[in-house]
Amino acid sequence: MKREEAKTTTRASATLWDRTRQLASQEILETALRLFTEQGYDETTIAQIAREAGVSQRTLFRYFGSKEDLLGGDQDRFGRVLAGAISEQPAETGVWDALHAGIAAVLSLHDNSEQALQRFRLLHNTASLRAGWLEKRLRLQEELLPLVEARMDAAAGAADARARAVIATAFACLDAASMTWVANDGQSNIMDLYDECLAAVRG
Amino acid sequence: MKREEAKTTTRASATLWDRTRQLASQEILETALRLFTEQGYDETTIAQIAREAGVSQRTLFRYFGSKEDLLGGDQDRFGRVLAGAISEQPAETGVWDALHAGIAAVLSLHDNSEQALQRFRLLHNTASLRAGWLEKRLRLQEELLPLVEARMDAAAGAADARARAVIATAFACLDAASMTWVANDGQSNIMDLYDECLAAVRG
DNA sequence: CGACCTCTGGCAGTCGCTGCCAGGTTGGCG
DNA sequence: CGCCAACCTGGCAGCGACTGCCAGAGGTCG
Repeated sequence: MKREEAKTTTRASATLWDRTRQLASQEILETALRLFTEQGYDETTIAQIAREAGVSQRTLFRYFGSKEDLLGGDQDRFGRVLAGAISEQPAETGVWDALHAGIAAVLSLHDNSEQALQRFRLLHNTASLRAGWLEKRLRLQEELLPLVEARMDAAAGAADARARAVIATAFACLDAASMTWVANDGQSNIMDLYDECLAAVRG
Repeated sequence: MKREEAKTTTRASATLWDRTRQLASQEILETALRLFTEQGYDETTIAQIAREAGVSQRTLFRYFGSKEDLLGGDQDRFGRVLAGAISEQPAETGVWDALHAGIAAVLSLHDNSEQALQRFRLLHNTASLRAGWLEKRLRLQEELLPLVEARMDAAAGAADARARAVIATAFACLDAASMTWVANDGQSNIMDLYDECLAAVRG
């Protein structure tokens, strides 16, 4: 928060600090992902990642606040993209269409890469990871609340509850879709699955 | 699994072992709940609970496998009740009505007590607890899959995904309902809120 | 009563994570 | 160039949840 006042807007990262930082961060992340997929999340210790990445545990925790962040660190970005895409929709767009657009925007961030499948597989197969993931997403849902609420008719009393239910339902369908997507080894199209799930729910 | 072959069906629990067990378990649970509500979940250590309950940490972990289980231990029972209520519904009952009945059955287990509100409040306000709670519930959802799938028309291809979406949506509405129920200090009726949320989702 | 089984407590150790403190590197300045 | 300040790193000690192990106290039953 001190150096930012300068001209650090350029991505070239003038200072050496930033360059080494990014390099170390990348090295840690790649090592972690490799070990996770090789031997599983729970079976991989922070000590091992740090050792093989050539940094101390202390430094690793400085870059990534927790073990979960090594896999779910991008979640914040996804949240921002989602919120952005939703709020960019014209005001007359309905809730469901807006959510559809938002989810499509998020998925377009990483659909082709094989790496996404690996991460998803890890996520769906590791209980301890799912827990943290769901928790973070719940916070995201809360942030989305005002955005969604604005697009719903404020008819009944519990507008909060209804908006929450709508958001959670959208994510529920996305979950179901991504789960079968993983089960199919990434063959099918997530967005189509999402639409199908939503159709099944909304009759 | 050894002593059960005898006549332990009686709730009087013949042996002294069982009586002391139950007593200790109860003591631990009450202490934990008291401390949690007094000073918060994260601020309460296992050591403190064990000390004030008059047992060793080792014994505490033998009764409750984890810290979370001190609050969410009943979840398995809820799951069983839910599954039971759903499968007891007549075959021609639709999915949504069956789920409605199941949720009603679960809620009727503890709606009057003030203790339920305390637990819910703790759950909704403690991130680390929510994570574990959601994870366990996800497993419950998976168990409910065949029950729900049987009540859906097996039309399209991804029957799995659609059933999952329906279950998750029901829970999403229950979440939204219980959240506003907590926010209202237990004034409103959860089941009514659930219906309203579901209506908002299903249009 | 004595053999047997169960339950208990304590100890050591793992793993994720944090605070603190001594370094070494880098950047900016005179 | 020299020097100070800012920054980053590694290591250590420590906490809290959790587990395996082992000795011992207590109930149970022939």
